[in-house]
This record gives sequence, C-alpha cells and structure tokens, in this order.
Amino acid sequence: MVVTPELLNFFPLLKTLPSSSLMQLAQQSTLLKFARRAVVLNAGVKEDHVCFLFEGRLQGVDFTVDGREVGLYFVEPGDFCGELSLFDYGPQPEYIIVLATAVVVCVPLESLRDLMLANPLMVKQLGERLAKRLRQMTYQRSLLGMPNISQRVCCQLWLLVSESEKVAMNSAIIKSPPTHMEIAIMLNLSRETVTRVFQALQSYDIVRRDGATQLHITQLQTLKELAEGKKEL
Amino acid sequence: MVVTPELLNFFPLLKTLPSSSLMQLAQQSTLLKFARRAVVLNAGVKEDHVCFLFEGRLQGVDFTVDGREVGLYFVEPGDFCGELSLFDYGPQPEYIIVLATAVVVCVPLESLRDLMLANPLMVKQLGERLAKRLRQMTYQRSLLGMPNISQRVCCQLWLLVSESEKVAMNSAIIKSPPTHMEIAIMLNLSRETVTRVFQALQSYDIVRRDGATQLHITQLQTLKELAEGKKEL
DNA sequence: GCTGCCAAGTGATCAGAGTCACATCAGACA
DNA sequence: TGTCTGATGTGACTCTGATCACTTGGCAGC
Repeated sequence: MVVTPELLNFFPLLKTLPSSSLMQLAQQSTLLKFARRAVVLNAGVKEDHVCFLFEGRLQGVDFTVDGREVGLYFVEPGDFCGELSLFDYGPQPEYIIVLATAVVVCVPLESLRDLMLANPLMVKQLGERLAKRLRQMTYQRSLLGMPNISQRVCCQLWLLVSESEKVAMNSAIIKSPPTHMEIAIMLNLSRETVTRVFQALQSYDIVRRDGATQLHITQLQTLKELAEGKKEL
Repeated sequence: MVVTPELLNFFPLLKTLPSSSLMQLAQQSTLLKFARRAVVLNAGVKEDHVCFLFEGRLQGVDFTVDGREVGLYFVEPGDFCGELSLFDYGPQPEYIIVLATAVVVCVPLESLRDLMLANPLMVKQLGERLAKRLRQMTYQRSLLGMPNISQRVCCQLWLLVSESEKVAMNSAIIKSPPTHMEIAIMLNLSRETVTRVFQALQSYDIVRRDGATQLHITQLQTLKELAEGKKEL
C-alpha cells in the first residue's frame, strides 16, 4: 500500500522533518496491515526497518529459556518500535506481537539513520524516546515488586487509560483491551489470577465489559486508589 | 579531591574527548568517596551531575508504594549513571545506592550536555549506552519470568562474572559481591530464599566464600549450565 | 444455524516461596 | 578483648498464587 507524506506526518517523531525528506521517506516506506497474533518484529534478528504504529496495539514480548512468555511493554498508535538498532546496530532484543489488528508503517532503518545523522533535532527526539522507554521499563519493573496482586493489575489497567481520560477522572474506555493472558505476562501472573481480579473489579462495578472490544472503566477514581494502594479490593 | 584529566580518561565515554575538553571537564568535576549504603543519586530529583564510577559497586533501586525495595541494575567501575536527564531533562528515575565503598567522579550535567551538543561522537556513544541499558533491563525482566528460583539466582550470578573470566571458563572471583538481600531485590525473591540457594550452591562446591569480600566461583561451567536450565540443583 | 475456536470464568488442589523468629558468624570499632 | 552491628543460616508455619481440568460464552466463517 502507498505511504503518503501526510501519513508520516501523523507520527510526532517524523512531523519535524522537512517535507522533502518526508516525501522521500514515504516512497521508501510500506504500509502493512497485521492480524492479531502476527509477529511484526523478530527477536534476535537484525531487522531492517522501524515500525510506526498507526492503528491497533502491539506488545513487546520476550521468552524465558523454558518457553514462558514475558510481556515487556505495549505500543500504542503514534508510537514506534524497533528503533534500538538505530543506535547500536544490534539485533532486535524482543518480539513485537500484534494484540489488536494493526496498521503499521515500515520505515527502512538505513533511511532513518541517514536522516538522524543529518538532523540533530531528530537525534534529540530519539534520545528522549529511549529515555522515556527506560523510565517506562523502570516503572514496569517496580510494579512487579508489589506484593499485592490486585494492586498490580489495577496499576497496569491505569497505565492503559489515556492521559486525556485521566484528567477528566470520570470514566474511561479502553478500546480492544489486552486479553487477560496478555496482561498476565506483563505482571508475572497466571491468566487465571488476572481473571479473578477482573471478576472482583466487575463485581464492585469498577470496570465493565462492553462486548469484547471495549473495556469500560466506570470508577476511574476508585481504580486509581486501588492502584496506589489506598484501597483494597 | 582533585580530578585529573587522566582520571577522566579512565572512562570509555570520555576517552574520546579532545584533551582541552577533558582538562576543562576535570576542573569542573569532583571526586567523592561514598561509604556503603550511601545514596549517590536521589530518585525524583533533578540531579545536576552524572556519576562516573571509578571503584566499588553501585545499585539502581526503586521502591514500591509499600516501601519494598526493587533492584534494577548494578553499576560497575568504568560505567556511569544519572545520564537520563541529559536527554529528557527529567528527574532521576531511581535511587543509586552504594553497595561497596565507591569512588565516584561527579561531572556537572550541564557541561556534559554542552560537550554532547558539540560532539557527535559523544552523542553516538551515549545513544549506544541507553540502548545497552534497555537491552540489559529487558534481559533482567526476562529473568523474573523464570519459574525456577535457583536458575534465576544462577543467572544473576553469571551476570556478575566479568567477561574476561567467562572466556577462561575455569573459575572466577567476584570481588565484594552483593549481599543476599541485594540480589534478592533484583530477582523479586526474599533474602532467605537467596540464602538457601547459595547454601545449595556451596554444598555442591560450585561457589565458595573467601571471607566476606570475595565470592569464589569454582565451577563456572556448572554455574552456566544451571543458569541455562540445562542442569538442576 | 451450526461449528470451531479462543477468551474468559471457576473450583479444587498443591507446591513452593514468603514470613517470622530465632541462632550464628564475621568484621568494625572502641 | 568485649561489644555491636549487619549479614547469614535455618526451621516451622502459612498462605497465596500456580496448576489442572473443566465449563461457559461470544464471535467468525462456512
């Protein structure tokens, strides 16, 4: 499918580029649609493109020696992944899996690297990006230290709420939310345990399922307090 | 204490700088000695310097809401910490604690940032550095997914062995190793559990304590196999 | 509408790590 | 040399979350 400069403009990182560069980049890029469970980037491989997510949701996952899945982070629209090798030329460290049908713009690694060399602003943005990811992973790691399981789940749920909805602080909607399994591997829990926490949350009417594609959080304030450990389920 | 350009030269990141810059940086930097348990960098604070470790060992730690310690990474001599805000001007995300009496060169953040702007090679190196830390954290996270506790401990131990000793593959020595507690928080385990794993390792004569300041790994090969899950304790 | 498939819901059971409460040990220090 | 402190070592007990083995439910495709 054809990639237009306007499409690239959707992504904060690329927005700052001169339109000539955008034009060129658009020509070299491809637009792909991935179904659920598809693998967007392979671990251990030197991938030759960076993936910009336009629509859907991705998850970075790793596997332990014994084949157990470990969830690392979620990728939301506007964000991208596979950028590590821009810096160190190393292989992609983790798998990137599609959680919800995803529309992805694949931008050649080399082109991006060239732009990066010519464009200090882009280096700055990419640096900020790595820093952000590092902060994110640090936070995610600290979640795992929490002894209270429900709190862990609530924190993760809270992370999935968009910033704008957090401000309003009323109710929120998470579109095509991760499955219990996908949340479980983020938090080092079993799928059943996550299900049981959700059962509890639903019984108190803190969250509600709107079909399979929407999770309605009816009491955002309560969820926050649960996440902060100010309340117990 | 006085910082000489030669001292700065010890650090790979700074080695590439022109000697004039080094000279200047040296004048602005301070050399500090920290005792065990001292706090080198505070979480949540906009620290104004980057810490280069000359001697000793540091640990990045975070705390959960309920005051539980979470270990994030170790810092070994030659390495540095507190560099995130170079990129995003944000606060230091985690505490940096001294594990073994540390000699630290504190370099002003602003000076480093200036050098970074003037010096593409340094940007490159710092980018590689962030990338490396991300890979490290990804790996450390995957350790937590392992269901077998001894394996987890062995992996962590294996990480503490220096690269040069891994090549020789005979025996190795870890100088002033982290305490059981410090290892425990890295692996989401209780201190007692780590102690029990060490007991097992010692009973099979895989590791041995040489006083409190040295941990002798007598069977490096076995340790590796344990870490890889090819063997069980 | 039927079938299949995957996600979610649920109870019973169990193992394994956390917790508690000590004892012990080694080095630091006066 | 005695004392203190922090690190280890260890047993007993608890209890929580994993596991297993199902059922149920919802959606997609035929």
